[in-house]
Amino acid sequence: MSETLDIARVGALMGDPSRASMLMALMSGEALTATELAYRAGIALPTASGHLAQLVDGGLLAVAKQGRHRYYRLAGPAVAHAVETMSELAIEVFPSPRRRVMPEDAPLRRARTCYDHLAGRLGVALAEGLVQRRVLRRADGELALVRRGSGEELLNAWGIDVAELESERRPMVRTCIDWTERRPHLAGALGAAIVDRFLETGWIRRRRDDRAVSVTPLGQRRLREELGVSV
Amino acid sequence: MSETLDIARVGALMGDPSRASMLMALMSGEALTATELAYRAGIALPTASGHLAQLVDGGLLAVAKQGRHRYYRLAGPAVAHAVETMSELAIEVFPSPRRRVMPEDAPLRRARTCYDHLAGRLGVALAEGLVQRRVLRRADGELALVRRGSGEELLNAWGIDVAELESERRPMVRTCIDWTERRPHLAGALGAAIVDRFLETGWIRRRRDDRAVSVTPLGQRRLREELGVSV
DNA sequence: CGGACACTTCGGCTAAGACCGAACCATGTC
DNA sequence: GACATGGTTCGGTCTTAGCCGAAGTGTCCG
Repeated sequence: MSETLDIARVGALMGDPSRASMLMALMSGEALTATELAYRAGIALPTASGHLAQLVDGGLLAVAKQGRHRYYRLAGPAVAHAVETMSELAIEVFPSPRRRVMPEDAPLRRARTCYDHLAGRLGVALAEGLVQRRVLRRADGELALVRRGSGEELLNAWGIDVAELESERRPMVRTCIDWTERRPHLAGALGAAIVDRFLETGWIRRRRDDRAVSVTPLGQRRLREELGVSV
Repeated sequence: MSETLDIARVGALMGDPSRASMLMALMSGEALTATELAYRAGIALPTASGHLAQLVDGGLLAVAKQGRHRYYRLAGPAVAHAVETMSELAIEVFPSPRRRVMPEDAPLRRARTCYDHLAGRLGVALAEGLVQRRVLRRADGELALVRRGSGEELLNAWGIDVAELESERRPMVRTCIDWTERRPHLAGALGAAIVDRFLETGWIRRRRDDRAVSVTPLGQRRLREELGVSV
């Protein structure tokens, strides 16, 4: 029954405002330096360093040394999922009238990154477009890859090497439920590869200091052509 | 961006061992008294009272006065869902070798209540049996009720008045992902009604001090007959 | 090698909050 | 009304942990 203690430990890690800020900042899926995270959380560097050590020790963050920088990122999809869920609960439990449909949340609801893949209306529409195009299919309540046929061609045409994604250890396709749309969208290795590729080809752009992404005019056009999707 | 602060607040509520114990105790879906919760958490009554006030104030618990007792319960499914998710994360993040497939978790994996409905292998098998029998169908990755035909007859035969469930404000059918089975099972008003009915008719029994339930020999037989399900 | 930069560790301050015993309120019982 | 029972409020203690400045470690650059 010490599972209860572990829940408390994870809860406590998320339960500090400074640490929560850091986790939220990392929800974009980017890896950030200690200095940047300290700035975002509004605390001094030594304080941030302590918090980061706790988060790494508690398994919520992973760190990669790179020269004299240390890049922190979420330790895995389970962490991102838990943060999303807590966020959802927080919204339900502390209904803040001013947050409701505030114009500034609009971009976030429209398109954002959810850890390492696309969410919001764009994420949902993308998943549905891919089902329409027979790249994905729904199976047993989950999304799954259609193994052969034109689907792989489409992805290859986008510059995504499906065969190479196979070699990753993580599952190719995972289903993630969206908290704004309450509908499934695409996660997993493929979801992550698509974000990377969309960024590279300039279909979408990250907004600064935020999880929101914007769809460029080019992206608008190509998504309409390829998937019949307009966001 | 004060959403971050709200996450921290919810996290902090779950982040205390005593409060986490209380939340876990309430995950069975039962309503418990302050005294009982104090005992489960291993703290004195005044301390527990303070924690409970915080949890109610924070919207995680609801309380009902009944004579000189006060019955506390989880405020809603969103709370239960968040606790489940945190539990899942805790297991991933603090891998405890002794907890792994310990014989004593076996009953929990087999059948348990998840807030107000059935989970574990029984929960998943039940959902699948109901799909098989055309009581439910899968739609867009979610479970949904089949409106007419023999499905409603089956439920009525079990003593569940589907029409009456309509009048509840909550959704009839909701889909909940199981953290041990990683497959969807049935929640919502119907899921709750089924637990109630199974308990009344003695198909399942609650285990003391635990979320686990056991399937009685009667339940075994009837479930096999009605749904072709054996657990 | 010396200095700039990124970050961590140390030391000390301070505030928050978990905890309990005792007193207090409310409800039901004799 | 007296008394037991379930709960909350109050007052006080004590630990935990967040916070920062200063000093220390490691890395890159000239």
